[in-house]
Amino acid sequence: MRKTTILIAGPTASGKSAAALMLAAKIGGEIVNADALQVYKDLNILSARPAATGEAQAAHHLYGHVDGAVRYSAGEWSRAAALAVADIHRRGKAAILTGGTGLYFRAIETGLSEAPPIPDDVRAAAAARFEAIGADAFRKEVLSFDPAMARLAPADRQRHIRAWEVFKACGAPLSELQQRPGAPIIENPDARVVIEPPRTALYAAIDARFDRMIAEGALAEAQRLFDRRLSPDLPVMKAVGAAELMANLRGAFSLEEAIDLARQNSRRFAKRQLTWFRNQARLWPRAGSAAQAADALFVASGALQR
RNA sequence: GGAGGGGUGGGAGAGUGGCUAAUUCCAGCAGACUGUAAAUCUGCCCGCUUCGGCGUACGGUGGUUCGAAUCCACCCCCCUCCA
Repeated sequence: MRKTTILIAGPTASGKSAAALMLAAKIGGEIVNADALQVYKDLNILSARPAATGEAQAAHHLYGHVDGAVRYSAGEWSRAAALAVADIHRRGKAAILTGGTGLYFRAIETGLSEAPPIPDDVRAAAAARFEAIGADAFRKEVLSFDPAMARLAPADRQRHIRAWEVFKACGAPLSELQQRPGAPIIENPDARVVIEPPRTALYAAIDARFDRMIAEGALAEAQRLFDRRLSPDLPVMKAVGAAELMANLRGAFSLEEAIDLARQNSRRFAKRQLTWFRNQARLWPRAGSAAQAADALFVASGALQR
């Protein structure tokens, strides 16, 4: 039995989900989420998760399976994805991974370096240390045990903290761990594609989609998440759209301002995604639309399933 | 017709004699990216550029000054109020 695996990447609102559904219908596939925020159960509308109708047409995996209070990671996702794909193959179906998180695709295609999980107390210590001594001193401290981290931009708080945490948690410099590449999770995908709509069309789609989200109850969803009073530095709390609407609930600005900001941040986010795929996924074939992507993938995958 | 306010780079909006091609914000563009990645960070953004510079610029035209977006005169346009 063939173990078909297909990857669909692209910026937000480019039609990835639609392409995945079309393809799944044609070749008898199941869909696996490769998007960092669609994993959270608190974000349904706001992360543009496939609608129930879509989920009825084909099995979906790794959507909304994580509680918002959890700090998920690329590593956890890639392990879960490996299991999901193996499962689908066991059932004789094609696995279609789709999402907009470039790092996640890298994690399965080339693998992440082996790194131990960081205990919560070390995480907290890192953040506390950073606040206590300031960015400059913190950077010096990191460089003292991992000089290679000099390549980090001085203002890059997040990566400095990561380097600090890893060293404290396992005693080895992060740069050293990174030199030992991990193993790919998906060896040779049968087909892959980046959906890259024209910029103006993509921006228009983003604006239109946000209106739809509001109409579908995005505000109530934001309210529910807001009411959980989770730590603001959790990934769910930073979701584009959710963050702005919650800022409105907090009284930081009006609903109109929140909506404008959400749209703006979505556009910026899409631009960053395009930059990633353009430069980090150079060898992937391109498609200008969901339909085009589905067709190309159908041909490329050999259409042996069913 | 009279009184006042104002015209600054794609937009908003600082600047009131040199430190200013002109703070800042927005919009836009380009880039980095190994476990928070919808995150985090960097650069460009008047034209040309071998990236050191060069050339034009703050409604228009003249003028004052060693030097003007900044001061003066006239002209054009916009807004508010009084007729």
